[in-house]
Parts: sequence; structure tokens; C-alpha cells
Amino acid sequence: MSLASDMIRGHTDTIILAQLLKEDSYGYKINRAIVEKTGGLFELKEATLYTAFRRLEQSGCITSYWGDENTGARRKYYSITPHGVEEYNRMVAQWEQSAGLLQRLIYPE
Amino acid sequence: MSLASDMIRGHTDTIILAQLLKEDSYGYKINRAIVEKTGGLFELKEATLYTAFRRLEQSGCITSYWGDENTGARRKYYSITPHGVEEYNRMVAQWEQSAGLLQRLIYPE
DNA sequence: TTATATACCTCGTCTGTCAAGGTATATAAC
DNA sequence: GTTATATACCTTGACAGACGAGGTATATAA
Repeated sequence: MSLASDMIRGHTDTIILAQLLKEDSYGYKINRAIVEKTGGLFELKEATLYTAFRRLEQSGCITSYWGDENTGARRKYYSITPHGVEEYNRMVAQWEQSAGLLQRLIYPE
Repeated sequence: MSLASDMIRGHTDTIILAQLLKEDSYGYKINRAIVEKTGGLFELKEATLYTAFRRLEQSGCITSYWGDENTGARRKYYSITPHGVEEYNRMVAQWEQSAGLLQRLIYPE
């Protein structure tokens, strides 16, 4: 595992939920958006991405439906649920808190 | 695992090295310093702490020696090595980069 | 002698990540 | 026609870090 991944570890769900706040989307597109936003510095590995979708759907944070494209590969779309929005807000608050803690901890004195 | 722990995951080594930059120290004291610095909001679990010491010593980032207390429980002191300092600097840079990436990723738009 | 604080350690489990593999559709190149 | 690339989904098995639960030992205070 790369160091950057270890740093992002635990935030995968938050990142995905953030993408879904704006509009429904599907795995491939979400990953492209992440790569673009970070200027190619970060991407979610496919296995990680689809594991996260399963986890989020099981916990009621997202729901899914198949798109009705009549051309190209099929797409599975995801929607964020009200519970997902709550969880998102909670996770962002957690991130802000733990980022603050780390700032205090990783610099000497 | 608590959410906060998952956020800190991967930063344990950096936190420990940061403590050792100032002076040699031992496990129990390092943990107390962390609890104090974060106002009790975070602590390293003992199993995590001693796993990290083993990992850091094996990778040449720290060395250890037994203290010569003639009272109380024995203490195992750790020193950061030049290689450990390098690693620390690398990890801090990584943290700063990934914190920036996350800022861009966890907020919509 | 019982409790608390200090101080160290290990074992086994859990969870998130990811390499490696797979399937299927559409387009462009040769 | 077939080979390559892009799109788009998925699963399996292994790995690594975190940690609950247990253990050992010393000193002091109740």
C-alpha cells in the first residue's frame, strides 16, 4: 500500500458521499472525478471503490439503480440517502477534529 | 475500531517520531504526552504503541535501551536515528499533501 | 493485602486496502 | 476479422495496522 493511501484510509466513504451530494453518479465517473480533482495525485483502486459501495449500501447511506443507457457499458448509479447525508456531516466533523489533533501531534513541541 | 482511530491510522509512526525529536522517551510517557496534547481526545492503545515501536526499530528509525532507574518499573527508552529523522520529514510532507488532497475531496464541488 | 499507578509485552481478531484476476460493450486502427 | 483502447462492472485472497483481552513486574498508599 502506498503511503498516500494509508493517509486517506478511512476517508474513502466520506469522499464517495461528497461526490454523491451534488448528484447521482456511478463508480467509474466518481473515480475519474477524484483523479481530476487531485491532479492525478490520488485515485481509488477499483477493489476499494466497489468494497466501499457495498459497505455504504449495507449501512443505508446510499441506494443503487441500473442506468438505462442503450449504448456502451451498463452503469450502476448511486444515490445518497438522508441517512447518508447525516453520516457525511458526521464524518466531515470527525475529519476536521482529527486533522486538528494531528496538527498538534505531528509537530514537535 | 473507532472512527477517530481510522483517521489517525497510518500516522502512528509519525506521532511517535515527533515525540522523539525533542528527546529520548519511553512508551508510557509518550502516550501520556499524546493524551495531554489532545486534551484527552486521543490516545494510542498499548497494543498499537508497542507494535509501532517494533516496526520503527526494525526499519531503523529508532533504537532502544533500558533505563537505569533503581526504583519503580523498568523503562525502555527510544532514540530517533538520523534515518528516523529523514523518515519523519518525509511523513510530515506526505501528511501535508494528503491533508490538502482530502480538503479538496471531502467537500462537494 | 488490596488497590492503584507505573511500565512493559503478546496473541488473536477485525477491517480497509488492493493486486490480480474476470466479464461485457463500443469504437478505432490495422 | 482481430487487435487495442476506453468504458464499466465485479470477486477473491492476501496483507497490514489497530486493538481488545490477556499477561508480567515494581512501588506506594489505604
